[in-house]
Amino acid sequence: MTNKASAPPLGGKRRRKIGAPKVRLEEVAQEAGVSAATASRVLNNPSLVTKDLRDKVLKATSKLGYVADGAARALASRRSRVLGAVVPNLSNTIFSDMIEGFQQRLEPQGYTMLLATFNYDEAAECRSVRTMIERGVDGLVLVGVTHSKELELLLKSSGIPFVQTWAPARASGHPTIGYDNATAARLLVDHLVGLGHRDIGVVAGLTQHNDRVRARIAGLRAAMRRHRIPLPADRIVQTEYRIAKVREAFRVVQRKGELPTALIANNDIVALGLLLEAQAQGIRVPAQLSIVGVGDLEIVTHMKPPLTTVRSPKHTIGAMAADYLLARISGHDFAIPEELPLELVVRGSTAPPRMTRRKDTSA
Amino acid sequence: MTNKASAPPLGGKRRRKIGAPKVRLEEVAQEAGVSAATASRVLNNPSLVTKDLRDKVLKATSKLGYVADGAARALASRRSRVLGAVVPNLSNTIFSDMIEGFQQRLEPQGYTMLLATFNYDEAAECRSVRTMIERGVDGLVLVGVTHSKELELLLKSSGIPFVQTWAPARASGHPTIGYDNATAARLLVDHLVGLGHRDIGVVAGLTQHNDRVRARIAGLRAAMRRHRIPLPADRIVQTEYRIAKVREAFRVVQRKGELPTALIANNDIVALGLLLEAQAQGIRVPAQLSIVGVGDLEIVTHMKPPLTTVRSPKHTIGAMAADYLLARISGHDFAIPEELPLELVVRGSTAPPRMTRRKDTSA
DNA sequence: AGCCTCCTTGAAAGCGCTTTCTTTTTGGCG
DNA sequence: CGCCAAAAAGAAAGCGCTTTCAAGGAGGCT
Repeated sequence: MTNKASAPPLGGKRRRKIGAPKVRLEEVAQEAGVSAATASRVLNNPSLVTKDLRDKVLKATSKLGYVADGAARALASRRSRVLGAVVPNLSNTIFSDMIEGFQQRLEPQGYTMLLATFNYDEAAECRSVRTMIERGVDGLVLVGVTHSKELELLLKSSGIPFVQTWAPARASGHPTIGYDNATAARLLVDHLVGLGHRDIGVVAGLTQHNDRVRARIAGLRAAMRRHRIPLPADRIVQTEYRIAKVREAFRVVQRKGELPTALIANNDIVALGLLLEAQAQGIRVPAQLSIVGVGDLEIVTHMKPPLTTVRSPKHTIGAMAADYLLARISGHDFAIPEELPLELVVRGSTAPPRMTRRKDTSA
Repeated sequence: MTNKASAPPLGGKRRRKIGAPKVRLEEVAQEAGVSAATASRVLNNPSLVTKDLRDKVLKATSKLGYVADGAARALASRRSRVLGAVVPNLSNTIFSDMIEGFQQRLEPQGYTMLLATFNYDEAAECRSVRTMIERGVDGLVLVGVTHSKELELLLKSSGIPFVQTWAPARASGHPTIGYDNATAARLLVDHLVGLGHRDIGVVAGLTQHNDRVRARIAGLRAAMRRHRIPLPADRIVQTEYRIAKVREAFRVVQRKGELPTALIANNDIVALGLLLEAQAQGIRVPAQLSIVGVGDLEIVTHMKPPLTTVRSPKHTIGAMAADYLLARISGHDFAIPEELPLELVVRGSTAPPRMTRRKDTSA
């Protein structure tokens, strides 16, 4: 038994569905004995209409089962009540969390979300934004602060309100909501160095088209410099955010010489992969190797050992982006915090290094 | 430094952005020396226009940087080129994977996706669908085959094409794309029974508002019955899909008496939680306890032991839903397979039970 | 009492596009 | 060379709503 998509072709002639008589506002107005203008006002700005007529109109709408036509509305009012979100992907839970936060703020305001993913492909990102602009979104949330020239241009010429995310406000001339990756780096490095680590390795994400990774590496560099601890280039390895790839990256680190006493992962997915590979190899964490990440994903709490990490406000970033956009659209003020708070969560994956095996060169 | 959302209020008067002169099709037509009708045809149905004029119009559009107005388009043509997706959440990667699959098919066709999550709240689901219908989506993808009366009515009276997911086609009178949870259950039970297990426990999800969980439990029951193995009610425990909750559920199972020799988890998130709790308690998997799940999430391959699971076509479900909807909208045929294929992936978390500790009562 | 202002309501003009419906052009063929 | 059908282009009528704009009515104030 296979189900066919026969059904009336919508593309061809006029679309006219069975049992969908489509009530227009005009008819509602007639039913209520008022003009279309009044009916419209009841729906959009009730305070302009006396309670008397308001009730009549409301009664008529529900009686007739009126459903507004978004397109007509958008055309006449110049606002679509749709906000767009363009993110790299949804598999990385930091983005799906953020999107959930975003959407949850929109819903109560009667806004809906147009969503697109672009897999770190600049051209795809740009196409998505363009399509969204065509669809008439009232605002847009983007990830990161560096974009292709074309995208910049698109944004500027459309004049659409937009907000960037995952970077501190100062990172861009445009409104930006997020935390400072340098802060995250500092928290981690301070913790590790405080524990006595001097030989620290970094397993980063792919820096291409990802300014967050770049910022985090830069932050790491700065933090290490402050402690006068070297971070040679061969102590930094890049990887995709997939466990299998991360495990390979771990082996790459090993091939480069003796393992450092601590590994800083770009995020918790990476940290998880490192931990898993270490365990597979029988390397004891944290006794032989400390591992830290960023993000505080649900699962890392439950690993053995649980991961030390920096908790990041994934959900809040989305929610605040929504609040900002909504405020902006309605002409209200909204103060974007310079940076969102980050918190170091110390758990079992970090411990002082075994101070035995290596000359203690550094500073 | 705090960034303010000053900017011209869009809500108040006419929205007129600086540097956004907004080119209309009329102007493009003028530039190209043709009528607006012809320009429109070039954009929507190029074959109706001679190459000559077509080129002129195309040149004019790019010269003027024309961007179509989706609202006007939708109003005049009665199609929005937007498809809606309403899913429980995005934290469960089965849904984010599905959504990625969905969106990836849409993009090349010039369609965009309106997305809403409802957290297993029927009322919220219904509201989301209503809003999407107002926004004029051309089609809708839903999760599951049971909906509130109100939602059914909405769907019917709007006459919008829609497709349900995560159930086999036969599960509903409406088009449905997915696999059969009974099949998944059978694969798992057969495997476990084949290994020699007779005392099998189930850790399911919350059955409320989730027909997938109900179907899976029913499937489990049927499969066990076929093997003449009892599945008493106290061998079934429900849990939320959060690791901490799952671990609690594990303890609930323990409190109910001796642990079964195998535990069937509703999905891999649950299986993961069970594995983690077992390990925390020093219960050896699979020696003392076999654990299986459904979904084949990336991480479960990398656990120690790696999880035996049933691989489900998460991405395909989304992609096929998109294909179906797109076909339906353009009046083409699309054959929905009765059910999508499932594959048992046997890994290290299952083994024969230790046949020592219990009287072998059953059958 | 008279004038002016503010509050309600209705009439009607679009919003920017697609799509008939017509008109014009092209081309095939007797 | 002329006639007719078919193809290509244009004119214009909306799509369903919001929002001026104008009109009417109710008070408030001098």
